[in-house]
Amino acid sequence: MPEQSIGEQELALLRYLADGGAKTVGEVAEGFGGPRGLARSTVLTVMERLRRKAYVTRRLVDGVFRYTARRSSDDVMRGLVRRFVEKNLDGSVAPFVAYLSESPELTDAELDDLQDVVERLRSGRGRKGGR
Amino acid sequence: MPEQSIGEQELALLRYLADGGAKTVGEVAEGFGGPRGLARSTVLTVMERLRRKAYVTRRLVDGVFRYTARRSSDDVMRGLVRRFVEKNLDGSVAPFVAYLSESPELTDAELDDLQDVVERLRSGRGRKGGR
DNA sequence: AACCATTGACGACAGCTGTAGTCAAAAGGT
DNA sequence: ACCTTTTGACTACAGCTGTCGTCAATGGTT
Repeated sequence: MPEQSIGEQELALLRYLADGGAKTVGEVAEGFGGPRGLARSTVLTVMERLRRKAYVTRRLVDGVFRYTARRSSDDVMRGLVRRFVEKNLDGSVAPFVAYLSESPELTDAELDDLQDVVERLRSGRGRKGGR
Repeated sequence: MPEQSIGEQELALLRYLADGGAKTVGEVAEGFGGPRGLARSTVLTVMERLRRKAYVTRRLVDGVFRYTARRSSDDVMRGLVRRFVEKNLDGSVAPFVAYLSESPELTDAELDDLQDVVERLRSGRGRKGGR
């Protein structure tokens, strides 16, 4: 039940599922695998691996299995970031901040959200330079 | 010369090198491998892989090879974050922001830095709510 | 009934990463 | 000179991921 690891393609597929709801292999193969040039068996294999890792479940509906992500896309993403920060950044967000400051590829919305978060976190602590 | 992939342990070792300067296998095996219970050969293997991936170089000094990181730790970290954001977050920082908002494990300094970045990026764009 | 498409379950294989053992050459100590 | 330690270069192997091919069963079609 601990946080299973997950590969990039697996993650992409999981998100596809999380964002789209219960899908059959055929549907995923077409909607996800197709654009990426993946064989149907590849899609199925990945889906089964996700299932073994408990990221998705499947239910037999009308004779076919429908796969569903067990967690929301947001949940998965957050866990992924947490894992990344802990495992690769030693728990420090500094590298992320450094990255942010050098890549101005931010959406207005993202910037707004970020600022909100900062302000929220700021509550209850003193601002360094005052102001 | 594109961004080579890098594993977690490799990354840890690379950072050890980047932060410590030219080291021999023996030194790394002792200072890095020792605490982690890694065999000397393991350390050497990882160092050589890092070298093949051009993350480090080595120079023969007094009969022994000394390994040096080619980029600073900060550089490596930034590249790592960039890769992560692009490959796993689809280029969106939103998941990261979500992560921040739920884990208050931030240092005062990190929060300060983050706020600075936000303010800097904010220059040249309008603040959503005004204020 | 005969056939074709879809579905499921496996088995496979390559490349990357983590980890180590081994062995021969070089370096050092006595 | 001889023995011990260190160093380098390989080889190896397991687990994870990405990708498929194949085969047998199921379900529809004509």
